[in-house]
Amino acid sequence: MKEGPDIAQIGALIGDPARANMLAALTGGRALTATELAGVGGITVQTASTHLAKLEAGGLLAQRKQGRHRYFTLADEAVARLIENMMGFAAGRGHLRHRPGPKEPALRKARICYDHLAGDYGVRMLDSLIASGAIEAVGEGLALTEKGESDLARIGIDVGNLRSSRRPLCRSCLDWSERRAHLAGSLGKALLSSFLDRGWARRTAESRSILFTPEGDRQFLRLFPVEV
Amino acid sequence: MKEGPDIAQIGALIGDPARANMLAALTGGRALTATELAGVGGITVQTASTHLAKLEAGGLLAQRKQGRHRYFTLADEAVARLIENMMGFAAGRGHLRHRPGPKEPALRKARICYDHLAGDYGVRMLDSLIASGAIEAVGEGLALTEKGESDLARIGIDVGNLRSSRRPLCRSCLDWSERRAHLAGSLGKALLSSFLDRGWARRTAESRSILFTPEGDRQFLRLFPVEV
DNA sequence: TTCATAGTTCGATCGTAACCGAAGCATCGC
DNA sequence: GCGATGCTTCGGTTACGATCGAACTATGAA
Repeated sequence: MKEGPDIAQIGALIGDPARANMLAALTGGRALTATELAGVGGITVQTASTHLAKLEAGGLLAQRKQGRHRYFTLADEAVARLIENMMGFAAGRGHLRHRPGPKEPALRKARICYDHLAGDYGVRMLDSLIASGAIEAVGEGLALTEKGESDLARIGIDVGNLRSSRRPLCRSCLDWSERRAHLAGSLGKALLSSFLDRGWARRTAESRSILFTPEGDRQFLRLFPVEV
Repeated sequence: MKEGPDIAQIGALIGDPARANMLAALTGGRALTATELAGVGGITVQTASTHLAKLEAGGLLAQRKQGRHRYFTLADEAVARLIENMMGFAAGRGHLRHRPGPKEPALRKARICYDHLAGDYGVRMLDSLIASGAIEAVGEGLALTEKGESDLARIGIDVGNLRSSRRPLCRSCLDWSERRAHLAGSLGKALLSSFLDRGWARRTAESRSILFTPEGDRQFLRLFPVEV
């Protein structure tokens, strides 16, 4: 069979544990240097360098030189979606590197998924937005309602502005820890940014987890209540 | 990094060309025997057997014994979605096994994607359903309208019946040849089934392509007109 | 029973790719 | 200029896994 696109190539790229770890780390959205990526991959820099070259040649990564550093990021959002997709799939099959348990509680509570909020808090936020009628779930997709637009304006998010980008406003992204959807898309990004800007939460140094301050926690839970 | 699901495992499973070919062939929805799969993979049966065992252990494949044959299928729809996802992604990056051109015209015109119609005709059908107001595209998702439900009843598709299944009614699936969405989900399956039942089209023996009869072609194009 | 077909298991070969040490560039700070 | 840091390239080793021939098991047909 010589029909269709070549899945094996990208499968093989993702199929190496070191490379998979690097890609997963980059799903954190932050650009990382070759040395840092070597760390997360558990390999030496030389080896990491060849891996990174392969990933770049395969179109999964982009790099930006800055001084004597080389910052690597995922090539675009499609790559991030693919990785998260595969994570969701793998989690569903029980392909976990460690037994499930409450292993990385912080990561399960709130983490960054490329550029938006994931984990328990991410799922909660979307649930709450749907319950309040701000977002409508239609089939697999999500749509912002009129009410949602004005609700968001009240907390300082200008939806009209976001619409101008080519990127979809609302997108649903399957959460691998919660096995339910959370909010991605430019709106998901804007919401997370606003939390960070307000000082409600901050990103941690080397991990994908997001730490809420006590005050931020209160505000977040107030803003996105759950049904009882 | 020891966090999160193990993406590398399934990446590696898909990353071997022989296995990728087998999986792609099984995306055709039809159960295939080990010998047939050896053929599409371009390997001997012994080798195929070990590959199939690995894929099954990895949860990607299911097998059913029937007499002295062993029929392999994708484990479930999630696997099919993952494969099609990756195909769409790979096509977008130009990871084609052959140069794009009009290589497999029949396959690009109409083919089966697990259990629904894909290719030019698949995309056209969804476009037409949206244009006529039978289906609404909301964000990334698709929703059947009241009008759609009665339109479909008129051509003999009982939507109420489909709803009873746990599977989503409408799902959008990215078409790797057209780079646009076509209709998946139980409705997509029902529509394709009805075309086949009516004798408008038939599946081909060893390929994923779907051949429309001249009469079926006429009927299909009449039923799903395109905007001019 | 015997033969034929479908598939798996075993054993051995072979290629490829991951890996690291060492050397080579490039950029920064001094 | 110098040395230090970040990264890549080169060379050689090693290990894993894809592959196939041959032997083995299972189902069916005669």
